Amino acid sequence: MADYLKKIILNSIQKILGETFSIEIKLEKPKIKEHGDLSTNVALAIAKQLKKNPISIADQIVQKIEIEKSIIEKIEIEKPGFINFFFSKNFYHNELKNILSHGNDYGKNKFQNKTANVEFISANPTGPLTVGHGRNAVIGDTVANILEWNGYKVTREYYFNDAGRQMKILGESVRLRYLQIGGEKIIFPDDYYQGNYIIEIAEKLKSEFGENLKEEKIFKEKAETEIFSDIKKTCEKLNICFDIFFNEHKLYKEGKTDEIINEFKKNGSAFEKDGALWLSSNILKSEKDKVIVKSSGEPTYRLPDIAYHREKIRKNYDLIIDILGSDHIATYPDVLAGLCALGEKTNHIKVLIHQFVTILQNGEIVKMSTRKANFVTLDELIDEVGSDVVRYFFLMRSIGSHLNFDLTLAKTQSDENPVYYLQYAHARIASIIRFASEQGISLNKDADISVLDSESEINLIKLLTQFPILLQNISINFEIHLLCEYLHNVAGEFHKFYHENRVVTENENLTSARLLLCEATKTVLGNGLKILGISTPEKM
RNA sequence: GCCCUUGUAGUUCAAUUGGAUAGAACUGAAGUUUCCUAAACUUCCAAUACAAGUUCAAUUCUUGUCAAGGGUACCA
Repeated sequence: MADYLKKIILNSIQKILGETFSIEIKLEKPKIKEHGDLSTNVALAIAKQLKKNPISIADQIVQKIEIEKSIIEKIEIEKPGFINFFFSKNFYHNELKNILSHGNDYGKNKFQNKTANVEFISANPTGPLTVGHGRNAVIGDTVANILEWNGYKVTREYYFNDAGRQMKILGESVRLRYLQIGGEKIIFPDDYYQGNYIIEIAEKLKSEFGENLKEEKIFKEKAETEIFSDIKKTCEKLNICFDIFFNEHKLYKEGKTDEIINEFKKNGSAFEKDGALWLSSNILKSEKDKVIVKSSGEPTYRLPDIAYHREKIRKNYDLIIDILGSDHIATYPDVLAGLCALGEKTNHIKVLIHQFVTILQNGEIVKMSTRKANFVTLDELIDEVGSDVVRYFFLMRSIGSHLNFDLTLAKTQSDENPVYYLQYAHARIASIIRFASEQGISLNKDADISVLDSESEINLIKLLTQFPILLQNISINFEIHLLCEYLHNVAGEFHKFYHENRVVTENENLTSARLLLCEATKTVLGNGLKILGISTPEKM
């Protein structure tokens, strides 16, 4: 529709200013409905170039426009020089039919045939997932869903490292607790993992192997498998499932990191100093050189990160997405620069940074640290308020906003959570359709919908038809909160329609038409909720 | 110190990335159910941190001040 209009507008402009005149025409959906369905500011832009009165330019453009009356009802010129287009009801009635014919696939873009990799959470298995990880998890999974709806084949990936210093301390923490249980007097260091889950793992070891375990390796391994299994369970509760768990260790084993070191040395990107290997500031966009291999021989995170991303690039995904917390904001440019220095293309790597979640409990900020075990686990939260609420809460805000999560509020006021507003609309529609069928009225897709004429009916249809474009936009800008906002508006518009119009009445034509509008609304709400990973209740 | 985010109703967040009258939710005040789900609807109160600048137009861009979070490691 927008493309069609653009062509016609440009045509008209060229009639006035000559065939060669060219300008980008932006069409926007105005905020208020008095300004029409689509609007353009070209007249303002041209007026600036030509230093003429924008209104008179707009006037000329409109006069030369040739348009089909069945699609555009009227065109208006407004104040500074906007040109506003009003679509016909007929156009929207056809759009409604379109929704109904696509059903559960409405909004899908099937023709892309591309692949994408979305990496998210990627927390090392040193403890249960925290509420902070929850935001990352839900964003990642939803981005993946959006891409799937836009025709991508998506791989969900979790990257972890079980060989670092943290993991060593984790193993030691378990071992000390194990010895403690066995009755030994142990001083448990402050900077070891304090959580109760460590003691539970130690107890499991004791009941499985008795009290005489010596082998250090087994403490760490047990901790890893236990914690990972918990992490997976937590993800399952949120309906999140990974295709690949990628262990950093694989990169060393297969020589991927050595390979990169050699290439860096060869092309002058890296140099040795003080017994360490440094990545030169020449290739980084920073002032300082950065260490990639410590003088101890161990690599810093930069090296395996570069190697890992190179592996992903080599799998030829059309799109590679990293979901990271804001603490990584300074590190990913180094990784990208490193990849460039290796001659890799990074245009298709998209890094989405989300701000942290601040947890408030009883009005106080809770500082979280896995080490100190003063975190609130994601698991607890899900058990408390449910998966739907957790997902919606993390998704409804733009990822760039620092969001405050008031636990006390979330727990006590869960009934007033906005997610129920959406689900209620869905359930309400289901109930209406149920009621109709009890009266012997079933959905008739061939019913005449031109009787849908009132403001609330047309407004609802208008909103529904925006769904596919919205999904397409989100697959490019990844502003997933816009989907939440949109669905909220759909629910609101539906409730308004419901209060102003009775669906099941004596009037058969009207009943059939309104039932179809209900069905279309249910379709859009249902599809949207599915993308958000939220359930679509038939009853509440 | 330097760098990156972010400052919007009492509170938590939006605003099609330069558009027209800044939208919601919660809270507070007042209403709506003999009728398909009142977890709903309808009113009302209320905000762009501060100060300059750029222009037809600034919450959005630039500069400064103030405040919050993160980074600034041979930690991840």
